[in-house]
Amino acid sequence: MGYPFQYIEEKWQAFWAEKQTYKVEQPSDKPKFYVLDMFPYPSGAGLHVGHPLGYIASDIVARYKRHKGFNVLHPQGYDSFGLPAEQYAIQTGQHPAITTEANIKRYREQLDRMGFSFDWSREVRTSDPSYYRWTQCIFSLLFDAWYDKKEDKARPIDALIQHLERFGTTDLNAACDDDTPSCTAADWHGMSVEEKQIFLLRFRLTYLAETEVNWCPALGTVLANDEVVQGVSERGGHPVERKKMKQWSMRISAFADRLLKGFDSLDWPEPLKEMQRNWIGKSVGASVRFCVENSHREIEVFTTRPDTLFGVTFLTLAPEYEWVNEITTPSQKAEVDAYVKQAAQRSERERMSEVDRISGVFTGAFALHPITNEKVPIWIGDYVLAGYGTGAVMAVPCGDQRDFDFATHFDLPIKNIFKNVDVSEAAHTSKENTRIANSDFLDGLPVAKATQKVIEALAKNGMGEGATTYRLRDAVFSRQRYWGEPIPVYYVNGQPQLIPDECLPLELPKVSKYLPTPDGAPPLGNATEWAWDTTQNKVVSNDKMDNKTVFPLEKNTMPGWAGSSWYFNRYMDAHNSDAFASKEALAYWKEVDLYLGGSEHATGHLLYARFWQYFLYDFDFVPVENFAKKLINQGMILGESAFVYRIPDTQTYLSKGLCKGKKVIPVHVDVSLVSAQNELDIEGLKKWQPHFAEATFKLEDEKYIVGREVEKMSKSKYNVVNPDAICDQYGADTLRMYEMFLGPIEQAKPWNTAGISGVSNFLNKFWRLFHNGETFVVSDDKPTKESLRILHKTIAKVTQDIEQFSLNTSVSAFMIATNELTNQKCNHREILEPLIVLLAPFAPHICEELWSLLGHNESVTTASYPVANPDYLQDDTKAYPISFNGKMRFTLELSTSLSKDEIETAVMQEERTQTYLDGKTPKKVIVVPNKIVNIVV
RNA sequence: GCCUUGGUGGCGGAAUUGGUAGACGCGCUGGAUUCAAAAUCCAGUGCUGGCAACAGCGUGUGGGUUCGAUUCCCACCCAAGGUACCA
Repeated sequence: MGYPFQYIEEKWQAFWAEKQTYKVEQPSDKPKFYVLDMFPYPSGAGLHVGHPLGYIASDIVARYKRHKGFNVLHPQGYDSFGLPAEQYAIQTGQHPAITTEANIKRYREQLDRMGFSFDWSREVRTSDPSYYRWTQCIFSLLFDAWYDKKEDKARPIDALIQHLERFGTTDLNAACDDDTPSCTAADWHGMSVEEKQIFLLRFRLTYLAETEVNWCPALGTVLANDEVVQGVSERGGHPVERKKMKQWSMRISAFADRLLKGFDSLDWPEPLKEMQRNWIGKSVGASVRFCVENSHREIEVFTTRPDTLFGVTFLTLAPEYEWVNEITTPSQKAEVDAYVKQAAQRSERERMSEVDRISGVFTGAFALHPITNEKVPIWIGDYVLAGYGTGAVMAVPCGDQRDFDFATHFDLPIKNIFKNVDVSEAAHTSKENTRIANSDFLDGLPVAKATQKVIEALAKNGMGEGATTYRLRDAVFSRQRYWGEPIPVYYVNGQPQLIPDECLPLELPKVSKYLPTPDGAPPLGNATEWAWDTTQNKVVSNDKMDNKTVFPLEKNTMPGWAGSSWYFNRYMDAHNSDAFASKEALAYWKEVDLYLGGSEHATGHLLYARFWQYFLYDFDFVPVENFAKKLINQGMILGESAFVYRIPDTQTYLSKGLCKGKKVIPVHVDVSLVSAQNELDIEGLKKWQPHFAEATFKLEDEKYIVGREVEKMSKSKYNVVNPDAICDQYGADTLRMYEMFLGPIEQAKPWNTAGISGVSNFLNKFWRLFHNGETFVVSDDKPTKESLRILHKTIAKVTQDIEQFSLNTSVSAFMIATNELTNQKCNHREILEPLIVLLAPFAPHICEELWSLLGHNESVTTASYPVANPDYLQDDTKAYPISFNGKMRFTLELSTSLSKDEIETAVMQEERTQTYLDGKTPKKVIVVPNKIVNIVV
């Protein structure tokens, strides 16, 4: 008989809810600890066993920290704006808010069954107007801000205006789009209001600009760079094309360097930092200008290897390069036009799949080398990207493999500028142990030194300077969708104006359809009430629109990452209606101490959230620069899909063992129809999907054996395991511990329900420690020394494991302890009481029950964590130094029950000792079994 | 191609960072209990040979350092994730 987990779990979940056991208040005289999970998008499919993995781990830490005397903030909420609810709305006409509400309800039920210690009084939902009001407010703050590179921080736009009024752009170093505009103070004063607005828009941290965006026709929206994976949309895998559109953007590029440097103080996983570094893509080098012969034009290139400047034998421009036409000679014109046209037609995808193909065309024009003044031909090639650097490169075939390949293909000269290096077969790209040759004043210099000298020389003749470029682009912030935060902006004469703060939230309007309008406007274009009345400061009907006081509102909405870029601050003071969180709450909780979530958010959410936090910090809205001190990426739990094998064009399915050498089509079947021994329930299958009813199954040993494959858990692969089913069968405590037991938290691992019986057995055994048959019995007698040793060993191990986040091994430690105590027939209160507290973070329900059976009236949550007594931890062995012939020194680890003399005698008398001590042989020795363990030099 | 992480029994995974490899769990084998089954308990279980004591081999492969290597160094192979004509 197992312990009555069902009764116990229901009882204590109700108790916690009623007593608000996990509600947290601030301030408090306890030290604070903030442990947070990345909040989920509540999808219609509900939770599968993979979702709670991180929640269980963070819950264990939260409960552990409470026992340790911390005031623990452990909240949960929902990232509830998102595509699926909108697509469901398009199909059914049901408002996404209704779908979302229903999904949240289901999520909550599932989460509650697992006994999490969330403080639900602080729940947030990004789609709730009382929440997105502040998302809109932060948008407005970003709009009214610019980035001062001199002070390296974001500042109010008023400060910029003041500067412009007094000095114009003189002495201004601000983040801006490509070419920083310049004006004098007089110019500024001469501008009309509208001109000033247009001018300022180029500095704002959120700005409206004609940008080349990733347009996904299938989804009918633009996507941020991180939402495009290998040329197709991350969601749905639809093709994505480049398109120019007027869009809101966030000037994240202004923060590139700080995002890069900020890692130093962050305890985040190295691979994740690396991903963000790659994404930001900082390259240090120089920008160099080449004059075009017989033209006033200059071609500016960016290079990371200015030291190879004397190896330049041609320039290459991207096909989209701005004034290709202008410099092309008449004789080359036809060829260039054809090439440019053809390159434009090649999709992003084609270009990527044909990376090996070399193509290009000569423009007929020549540029002049900025130092030698030699003529170098100007080519066009599609290996040069318009979007990176300047869209032009100086080609150094001897030092860059792509330049080398291009030169070889078109028979262009290759000049070797490396000392003692052969470049006849391939380019020499290494910087180490490389000396420059054939390069005038650089001859004989190593790379670093040559780089420095060239930059100096270029600066002197005005043809270049040191430069840094980033791969990180500004983040497009407009989405042509309904189910997102409205952008709090209206337009006067085409110029964006902010909705006043006190009028927020700007709530989503009702629409008749969730699709774009026939003329291509976003779904909000369907709203009949979507105009802003500046006299009443409220949303009014579109037909009131005139050109004086009522203006059109922005129809785009914000992207998914807007609401998730600051939510961790909202939990600190979730119901504040005067600010996104009070100064006091922010000052108390500061930042997340432990953040758990998947690594798939590395270049999206986590980068944007860091950016917004830096911004809020610059404006003194938050007290810390980094929002999460420590971050852990939990690995995905994978499903084990099951397959049956169909012979093509038949309804015959072969058992796995019969498939060898035959052509078969694997078909997913529901994993719940398959036994642990991979045997298929054929009758069940026929009921599951009718088309299997007439199928024939070829068996082996009278069984149909399915094939197995580990894949991501997904409804369409029929490999989803529902945590509710596990809770029904084994209980939540077992599920919690089993998920931890499965392996290291960071690692991806397949789910296998079969193994859960081990954990289930353990909890039953643990229960039986307190029970004699059906009755609860504990002894108040003094426990044996051995029992105490077991207890304290376990306390030390489990504590250390939680601190190091090695939760799988701590589950093992509990199992070992329980087995040992069972063998000892130990049922002593002095042992079992601390053990309950130790186990409570992992299996809270059973521990609450046992704790109350022991006579405690308070929740076990209030108990303080046991501390290991070192007296019980001492090892049986001790180290003694021993010398031999005055030359060699050994350390003997041996039983403390032997005296030093006894040991020395034992060593000397041991027959093998001479061999060990003659200097050449192993020092590890067992003189007396289990006593003398080791000899080390 | 580059970057990152990893490779240990039939399986999931341990190993105090250089000291008896395989903890703990699953599975498997045998036994107890049972009319029988489930559940539970006990014993065994890296591989090869042997009735056995025991011997040999074993942490992706090949070298190296060391008295001693899963652990450190070099080269390679494989897998997963990220990323890409990024100049």
